[in-house]
Amino acid sequence: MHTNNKKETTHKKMELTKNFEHQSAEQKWYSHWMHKQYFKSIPDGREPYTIVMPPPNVTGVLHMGHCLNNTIQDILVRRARMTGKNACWVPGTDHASIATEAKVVAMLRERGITKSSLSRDEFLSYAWEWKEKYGGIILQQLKKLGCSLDWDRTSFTMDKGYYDSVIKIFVSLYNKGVIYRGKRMINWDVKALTALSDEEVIRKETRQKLYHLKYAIEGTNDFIIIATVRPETIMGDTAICVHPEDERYKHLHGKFAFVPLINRRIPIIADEYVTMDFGTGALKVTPAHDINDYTLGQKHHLEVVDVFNDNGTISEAAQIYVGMERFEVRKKIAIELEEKGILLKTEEYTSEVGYSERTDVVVEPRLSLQWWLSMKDISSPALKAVMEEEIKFYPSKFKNVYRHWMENIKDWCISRQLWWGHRIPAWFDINGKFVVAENEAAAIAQFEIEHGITNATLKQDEDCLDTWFSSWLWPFEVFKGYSQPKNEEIKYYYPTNTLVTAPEIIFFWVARMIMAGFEYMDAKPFQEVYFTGIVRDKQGRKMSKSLGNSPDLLNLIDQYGADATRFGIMIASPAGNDILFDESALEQGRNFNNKIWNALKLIKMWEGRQSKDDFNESSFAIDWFGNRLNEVSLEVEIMMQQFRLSEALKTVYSLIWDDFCSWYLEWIKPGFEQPINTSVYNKTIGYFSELMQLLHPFMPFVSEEIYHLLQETTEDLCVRQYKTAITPDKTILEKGLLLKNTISGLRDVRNKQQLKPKESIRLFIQTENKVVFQSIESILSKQINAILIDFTSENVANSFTTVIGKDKFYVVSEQPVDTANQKSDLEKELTHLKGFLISVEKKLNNEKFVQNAKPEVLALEQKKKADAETKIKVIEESLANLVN
RNA sequence: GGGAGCAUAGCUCAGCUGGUUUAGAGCAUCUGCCUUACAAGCAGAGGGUCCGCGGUUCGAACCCGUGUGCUCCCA
Repeated sequence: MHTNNKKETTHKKMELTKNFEHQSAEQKWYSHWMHKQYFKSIPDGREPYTIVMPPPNVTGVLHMGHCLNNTIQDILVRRARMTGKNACWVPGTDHASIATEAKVVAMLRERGITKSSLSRDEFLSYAWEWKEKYGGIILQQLKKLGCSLDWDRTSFTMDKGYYDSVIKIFVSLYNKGVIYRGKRMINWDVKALTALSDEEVIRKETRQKLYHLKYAIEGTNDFIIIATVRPETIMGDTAICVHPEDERYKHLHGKFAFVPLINRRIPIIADEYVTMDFGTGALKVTPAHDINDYTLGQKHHLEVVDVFNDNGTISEAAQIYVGMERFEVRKKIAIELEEKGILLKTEEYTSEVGYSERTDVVVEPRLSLQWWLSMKDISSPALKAVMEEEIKFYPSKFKNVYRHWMENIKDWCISRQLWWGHRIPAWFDINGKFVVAENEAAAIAQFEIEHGITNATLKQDEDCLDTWFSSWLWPFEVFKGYSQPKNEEIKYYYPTNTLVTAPEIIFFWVARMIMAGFEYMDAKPFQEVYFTGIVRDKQGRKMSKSLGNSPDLLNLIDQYGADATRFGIMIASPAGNDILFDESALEQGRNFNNKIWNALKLIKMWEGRQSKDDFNESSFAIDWFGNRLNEVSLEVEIMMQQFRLSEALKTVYSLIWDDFCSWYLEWIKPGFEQPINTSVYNKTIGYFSELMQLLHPFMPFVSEEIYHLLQETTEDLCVRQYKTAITPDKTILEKGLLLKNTISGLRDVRNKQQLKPKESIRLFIQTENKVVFQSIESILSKQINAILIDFTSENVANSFTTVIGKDKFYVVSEQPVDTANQKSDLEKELTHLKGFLISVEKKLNNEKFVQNAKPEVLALEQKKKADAETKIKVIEESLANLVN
């Protein structure tokens, strides 16, 4: 290895490392960008481009879903920043009431403290302490990924101002009459001791047993047999129901039966709700513990017997097994029933059971007094906006999902029996009279107005609000749009541009933000919603903590680099489709970094080796690549508008690797230790810079690093503005394609002739486009190692003949010509072309085709025919010559 | 039970208004190369019943129907 040291010293230049070293580059550039305040946005004369980040749980750590989500947002934001927009990306976290409270409770338990031993204030001070200490780690992790967020705007759903806005909105909705208290069937989490919304219940296929039980019929020795998966609830039975048309049970309508073990007398009723062919066709009705039974109970005026306590143990009302845990009772009662001959049989049965999203315990349907938000009125503008595409969904298939939910919307249970969150602003006196007001003083005053009692002693509701009741304000309250109406920022940034989120929270969050936007800002919260896919592992399983199939992201970033991680996750994620995460994609990203790095090394070698010599031989390469760059820039622009990010990245990847590295650089590359023309060199630096600019939104670190190594500059790629791409020259692009095809075809000939790279050839071209080939001749000879290229009008003896497109090439070398091989190749090609010609002719001979097809289609088919005929003729001639 | 979506090369996916070649890309595979930026590389190649069946059409991977398999959402 001998390098020219003299040049190194005269040309202030660093020794470039073997491979791209991501660690140092990432650190260096992120702090540089921060220092320059490139991510900071202040309203100005430019058009804004705003994204509010879906706030992760304050206790969260970065996982694959966040990584995908935030990479997409960063790509959009960085591109906007480079196209003249004032880009503003707002970070923040969600207080995530139930998840955080569960973590705090667990932390306290480890320290030997139970929640019940603490006052509300004591508990909350522990929770805040925890939040300050561990909260927001995820935001630091996003910096590692390169996210260009405006950190000065970091918000939290329980910030003072935000908290007050949530309370004010509760009060205003209450005063409008859409918030009410009601006893309803809710989903009860027996571990967290709180109500859950329907969306917080996860249904899972669960293997259970179906128990067949005998209920004695009053005044007879007869029995009716019911099938149930929940024998522990029989003490809550208040009826037996059969289908009115069911012949087996018609004689029992209006009779009574007895609940086993406790012998409560219950009616036998008939209702079409019952499925005749499920179980025995007879259903036990337990209105307190099943939503359908509850409805049935109301219809038939049945008694409600609640046999559970809050924590899932059996209540006094059950009479037996009092205080025991529900699943324990299921086992025990089954044994007792069997011993007493009441249990006839059990069968295996699989059905869906609801589990709490947060604590993973089986959810208990339960009657409970909760706060509700009536959804009918508030949801209709939100439905309309999406249906009429005032807000656009990408991919649009989610419109259907959205419509279905919105059209069947139910009232929202907004209270949670938790302390960590926004405390419900309702005040009660000892008699249960209450008022809703922003604070205690206002409540006392209000109490006098509503109930005529002065200076009442009031106690605030213990519960807090569902987390989503605060996050639905996110797009405007991060700009204080509600607390400081019509302020400069909200006027400038709202409505925001794009929401990037997972389809699983379309109801939790997206729909409700749209409602809140119209309700409180009188305008949609965003122009468009891009739904990402769900990240799955290689086997297609959803990534989850319990499966342990979620890789450690920080590790991956460490190992492959942030750019490679971003590449790996983006390259396989078409809009709205799930993405199968495979580490080999990150490897591909790392290799790509390295490829770019090596291109830089090659060009840097030329830096000190320039000349003013004539550069005619490179002029075609320069023309061609400039046009390719324009062509791809336009393509990428369109793809970005349609959110085809994965495709856009692929296109840029291929432009850099194939067109720039494999073709362009090889075409302009001077011979060993030969100088390069200065203007070719400068053009190349310019192209490389533009390539880095195209790549920057996807892979910000490597592109910025290379950009600065290419040339001395004070400008940063991060804020460099894209220039407008011009329409490329088609003729030049076609010529480039011809050149590429010719080179590949002739390299194939060399391979087949087993020619070593160093063995040169002589090439004779038989063509009607001599002028075209002359203009690319010098590149061609370099690429196929030809010492001579000439044109001919007839067969060349002792040559290997090949046909590429419509032209014929004779390759003369030292190697003996393998005629058989050559012949079979040509014959194969001929068969293919003849088959193709037949299919084209079939169309053209079809009168109906000629009559009905559009003129341009017809012309195309005629051209296809003519081309195929020419090619066939050329191949047939070659074959004829071979025989000789 | 109701609704939505998907099925194209070994894998992951493009194929946008039915006609641009008897279907394209990346990864993987095979062959040959340690060629002077890069072996994490270069050059080249092979690989398809477009899930089955039926229909509409001059023409279907694409539209319609139906069957099968898978995924998701809701009850």
